[in-house]
Order: sequence, then C-alpha cells, then structure tokens
Amino acid sequence: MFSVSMKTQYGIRALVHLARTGSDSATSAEIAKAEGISPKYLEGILGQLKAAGLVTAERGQKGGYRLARAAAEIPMIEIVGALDGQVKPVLCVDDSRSCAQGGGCLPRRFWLGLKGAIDGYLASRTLQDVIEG
Amino acid sequence: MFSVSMKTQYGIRALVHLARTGSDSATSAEIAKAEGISPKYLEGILGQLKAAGLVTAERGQKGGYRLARAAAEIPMIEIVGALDGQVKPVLCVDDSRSCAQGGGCLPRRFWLGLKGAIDGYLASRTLQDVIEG
DNA sequence: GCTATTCCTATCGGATTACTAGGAATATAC
DNA sequence: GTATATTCCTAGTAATCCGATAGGAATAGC
Repeated sequence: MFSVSMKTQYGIRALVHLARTGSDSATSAEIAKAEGISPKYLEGILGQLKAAGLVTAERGQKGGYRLARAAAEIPMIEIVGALDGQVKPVLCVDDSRSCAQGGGCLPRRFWLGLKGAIDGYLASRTLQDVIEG
Repeated sequence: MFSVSMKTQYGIRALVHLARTGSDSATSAEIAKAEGISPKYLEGILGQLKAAGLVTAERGQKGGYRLARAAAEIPMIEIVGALDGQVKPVLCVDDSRSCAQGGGCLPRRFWLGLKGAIDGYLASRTLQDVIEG
C-alpha cells in the first residue's frame, strides 16, 4: 500500500548522486553503474527530471547532467511529482464532479486530509535533508 | 501517485453504510446496490473485512453483515490495512537487509518518515470521523 | 424442501510497470 | 572532418496487478 515506484526511487538516488558530485557533471551511464540502475531506464528518468527543471543536461562528448539548483532548494515533493505525478489518493481530489457519489460522498474529505498529510511531509523535506539523513 | 485502490474505497463506503443501518444487518447485495458497487466484488471485500474482525456476518436467510464495533472504535488505518495491506512506501521499510544498497541507503529514513506521516493520519481518524465529515 | 444469503475457488481482460532496443541529434577530440 | 561519446526520441515487451465475473458449495430461516 502506498508503494513508491522504482522510477521515483531511482530518480532520488540519481539526484543524490548528482548532489554529491557537486559542480561536476555526471553521465547517465556513470550514475547507472554507481547506483546499480538499468542504464537505458535511467536515461528516461533523467529526461523527466530535466523536463521538470530539476537537472540540466549537456550533450555530446564531455556532456552529462548536473543539479539545476542546490540540493537544499529542491523539495522532495517536486521530485516525486515529476516522476510519479501529483499525490492523488482518489480520482476526485481535484474534481468533485468526478465523484460518482455526487455531493453525498462522505469519505472525500478524509482522502483530502490524507493528501494534505502526504503533501505536507513531502513539501517539508528537501534533497539536502535526504542526503544528511 | 499514492492512489487508493477501489477495493479500499468500496470497503469504506460499505462500512459507512453499515454504520448508518445501525444495529440492523445489511446484506452484501443490498449494500452493493445502494452504493453502486459490483455485487460479486463486494462479497470478497466484506469477506476480508470479516477476517480482519471489522464486521460480523450471519449467513442463510435473514443473514447479512454488521459492524463488529462502534464506528468510533474503528481507526481508519485498520480498514486500509485490512484491504490494501500495511503502508509500505518502499520494500525495505521493515527489513533493512532487503535494501539493495546495504547500509549505505540514504533515502530509507526519508521513506520511513513518509510512512510515519501516513500512518499517523490514518491512525488518528476513525470511521465515525469519516461519517461526520 | 425451498429460498436467500454468506463463503470458496478460479478465471479473465485491461492497464500499468520496469525494462529493452534501435537509432537520431549533438558536441567534443583528434 | 571523421570518429566517438553522450543526450534524446520512439517503440516494443514480458510480467504483474486490479477490478470484475462465474459458478457453485455451505448454511440458516421459512
């Protein structure tokens, strides 16, 4: 229950790796090897992280990835959101009309509260917090 | 992300229905029709809720289900746990040895914290809270 | 015995996930 | 300017899970 996809787990580990390499860039293959992640799969993940503005990429020889901001400026909710989408316990969280029960759906508030608890936690931690443990 | 299975959503609605019928018992088919849930599917869900000690069942004619305890005595975490299992963002939450990274896995604490946030919310609400909205 | 119910087991189509494959675009090195 | 190392783009695939269905056995009331 509430399991996190491998994609997100890999993505976080890749970002941790990038944070450690500091201002130097690291290639996808390099990260994959160091972190034990399937190289081709990681390529796609880094692409998503780039699209979300969390990393920058340079291509060609001597290319690679680096963090777009300091680790302390990257909230974990942004990483999770980029890879696995918005926290959405039930479909009707952002559209009450999609609730099959119409207006008489009692549990909806409960689910909204759960979303708030999860979002609150994820927003309160940064990549730097994760690195420091 | 972090979506809740239909099974759990149905289960909660069924329990809300039972709480409203009070001391009278309701049949599976009756709940299914009132809540718009596939009848046969709901049977299995009620079976799981019974196995978890949340409802009692009587079979044969005039049979049906009723809450095993008062709604205020049923924490939501027990319902979710019965239907979708323990909250487990990553596999290694309860077994650090299963962590592929060995002892050097930085994100594990972060995930444990997330589990704590989710469990805390779910444990703090009861079925009665959901009914009262 | 008839009927209404819970209970048990098995199956199925569709969706998602983790991963693979092949190559195009691009920048550096020589 | 050719070779090389990298990011980037598009498909495909095997396995798994989920929501739902099917058929019937056990059980209790009338």
